[in-house]
Amino acid sequence: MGRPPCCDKANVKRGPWTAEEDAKILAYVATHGIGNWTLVPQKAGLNRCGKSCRLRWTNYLRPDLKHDNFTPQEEDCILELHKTIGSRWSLIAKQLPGRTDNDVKNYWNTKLKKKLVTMGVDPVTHKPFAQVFAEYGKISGIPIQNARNHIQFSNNTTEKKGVFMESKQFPFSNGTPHDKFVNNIMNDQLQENYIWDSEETLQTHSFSEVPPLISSTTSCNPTLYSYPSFSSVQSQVPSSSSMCTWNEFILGDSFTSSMQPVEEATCSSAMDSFVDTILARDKQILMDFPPLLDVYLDY
DNA sequence: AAGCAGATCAACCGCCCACCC
DNA sequence: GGGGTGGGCGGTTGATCTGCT
Repeated sequence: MGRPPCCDKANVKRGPWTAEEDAKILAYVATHGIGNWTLVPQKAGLNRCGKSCRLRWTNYLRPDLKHDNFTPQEEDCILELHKTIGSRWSLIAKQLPGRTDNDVKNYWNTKLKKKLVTMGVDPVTHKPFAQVFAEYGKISGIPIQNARNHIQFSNNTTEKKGVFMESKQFPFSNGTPHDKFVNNIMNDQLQENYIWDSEETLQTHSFSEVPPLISSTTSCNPTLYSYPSFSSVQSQVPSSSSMCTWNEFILGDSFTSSMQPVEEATCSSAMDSFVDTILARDKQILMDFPPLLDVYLDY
């Protein structure tokens, strides 16, 4: 049995708050202070869910809130804290006086995440995309060198070292301009960071180093560092002239292609290999440690 | 000027956890 | 100890705004 609803949702008002409703909450809090929010609608004369009242107060009406734009220092603080603790918005917001978790979350989702992508940095791991791909290849057992078998060299032999693959779509696109933009960056990162060295071995390029962190004097509590300014990094984003598809890159691997026919494979083959590797490792552990065979493992 | 697409952000949803009885 | 409840939290939605064609 699930938890009963906190209010009768069919009979409470929803949607944007009016100035009158705001005034009622402010008047109630001024008189009674913050207490049991489930009783607030009734006592304040509001036809709203108590939870909704609490949210309106904490995210908008609180007198200590800032409503102006985020400063560069606050931006640095969010970036560094997100890098350290992830999407713990309430913890991050606590380091930013006058900001709520909702503010920080919205700012991250609408601005900072896109900035990082534009800089070629994965907003989840805060590592360059190329490094993420390289590490993913290691985890899934995909030797990057094998991709070479399916790479077509340009007729121009002078391009042997450098740009070498033929185009164009990173597989996660649904066709929107934004996705195309991201895909271009993805493809450019692949192109920029996997080049043939003199032994014709595909290697990760030096881009796998995170842009050097610089000291920051933000108002953030922890000792923090900041990313280089967005404008300074933006110029490093390579131009769009990708030469190899990500599908080809994945499908070209002998490990994955041995598991299913190449023509039937999709990008999920890489995921399969990742899962299969884990399952195979588990089986090996169970073989090595027979007592564990008594343990029921539910996948 | 109108229509459209993308960006923004307030508000909601549902899960989780601590607290209380 | 356990069930009920309130509040906190992160993820998502949708209305509105903005800029472009």
